[in-house]
Amino acid sequence: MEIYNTLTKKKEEFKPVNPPNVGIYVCGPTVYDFFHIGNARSFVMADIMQRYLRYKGYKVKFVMNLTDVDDKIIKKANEEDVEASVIAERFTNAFFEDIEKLKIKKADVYPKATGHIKEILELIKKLEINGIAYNTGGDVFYDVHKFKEYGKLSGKKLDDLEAGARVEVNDKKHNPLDFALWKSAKEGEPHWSSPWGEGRPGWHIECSAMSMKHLGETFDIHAGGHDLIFPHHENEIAQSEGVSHKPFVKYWVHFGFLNIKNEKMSKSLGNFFTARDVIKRFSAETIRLLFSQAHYASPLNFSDELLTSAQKGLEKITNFVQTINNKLDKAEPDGNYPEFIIQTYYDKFEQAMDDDFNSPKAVAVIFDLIKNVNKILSEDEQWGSNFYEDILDFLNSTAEAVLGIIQEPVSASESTNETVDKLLDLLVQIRTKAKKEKLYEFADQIREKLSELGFTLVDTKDGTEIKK
RNA sequence: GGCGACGUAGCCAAGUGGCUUAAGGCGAAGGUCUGCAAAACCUUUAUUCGUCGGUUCGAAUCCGACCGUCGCCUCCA
Repeated sequence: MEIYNTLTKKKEEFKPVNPPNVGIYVCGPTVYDFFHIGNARSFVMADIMQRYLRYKGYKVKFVMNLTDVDDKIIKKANEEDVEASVIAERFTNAFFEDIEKLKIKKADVYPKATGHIKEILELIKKLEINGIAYNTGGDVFYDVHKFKEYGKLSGKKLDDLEAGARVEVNDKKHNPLDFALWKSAKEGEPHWSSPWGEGRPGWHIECSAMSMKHLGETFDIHAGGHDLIFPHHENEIAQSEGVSHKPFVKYWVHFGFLNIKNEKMSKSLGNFFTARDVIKRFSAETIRLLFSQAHYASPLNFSDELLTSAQKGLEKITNFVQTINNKLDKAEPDGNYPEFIIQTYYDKFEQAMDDDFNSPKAVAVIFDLIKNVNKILSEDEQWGSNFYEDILDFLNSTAEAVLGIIQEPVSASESTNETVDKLLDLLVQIRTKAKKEKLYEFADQIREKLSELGFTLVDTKDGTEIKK
């Protein structure tokens, strides 16, 4: 398979450092607030990537960090007059609640910055020994001029950066582009002791420390939003390679923004919806289908109109799954098999996903299958159960296991009980009789009232079906 | 100012030199089925890929100019 690598600016054959193991590190949230639906896009697409790599048989170690010490957390803590850890814990919990609702698989490790102070200090010490970091009165900075390859990820040149520097002036820095590895403690901030005095880590160093600790000095995939390319990921490379003198990451993957009216959704612009609010109105599957229908690296406009359109698409999938399940219930094990080769759909699905996780194409394969199978079903012939099983197996291993877009049928025990089922059956029987006697108004009334209660009656050739 | 990305039907979106006289989803129009619905099926919905030039036997796909949109260069997924 091929993956587009930001570092080389082209698609490259994916060759893990140590197959079949694959190490993935994704920049996770700073836990100072609920994450918005734009953040959710990155998390969902990273989830689909790791699910697909597992589908391919790789042994994936998926690491997502939680930044739990940072200016914004401290600011909020001071506003509420609580410890920073209180804020961090609150939004860490919220983060886990929200990703679960989005059907995002748990990472193997969720390292926290505050849990890796020792590793962070080790790294800074080594950078200091290598002459790359300098200490000015308790603040330690990275000297970007000491790393020859600085700018290789973002394609920026130091001269250009300096020319357009909008970085705030800081007398302590040798160069405006130097960045903080360690910040000396200020009043009302969490702090740890270090060789340079009390302080806290800079933002970039935690990711170098935690990714190398959990995945080694060179690992396979490092992913994050497009806005992290510079300076965050650029700095991570400088820090990590400045110590290890080895390539830090083989494949850099960056997610396109979720836009609102063509503008990047962001907290600072204020044009955002929290993921939790969107999940209240649309299902995880709808959101995941919407994201899957665009390539992960392209910008995607977000609107209710698009969500509704995805919801309609999802209904098509859900109806189909229900139809196949109903057919399977009535099918004979040794029935006929239609002229249909399921393998071609697996092949096409894999071809699509192998091409830099082309999920829109993969989704198209799934819709193609639905259309073609529906066509076969409309021929009104009975097929053997292995046909329906093949279809369900395909959907489970692709649409669900990789993309996560198959809705769980509401289990009978949750929504109803046996008595309700019997009463429903009774009503359906009465309605069927009414229909036979052409009492259509009465029959429609039953259908309407039940629909209001959440039960949809559908008349088919084989009788009336109840959808809950 | 520097660097970069993008512009495909009413909307979203694949396709990056011949397999495509452009996938898939949503929407719209007509039809089949049905007592009616719903679902499903069939047909129609871009001779054309921002504009203008160029390269090529051949371009949405390569090159150039122009127009437009967005992003990064400060925290941001």
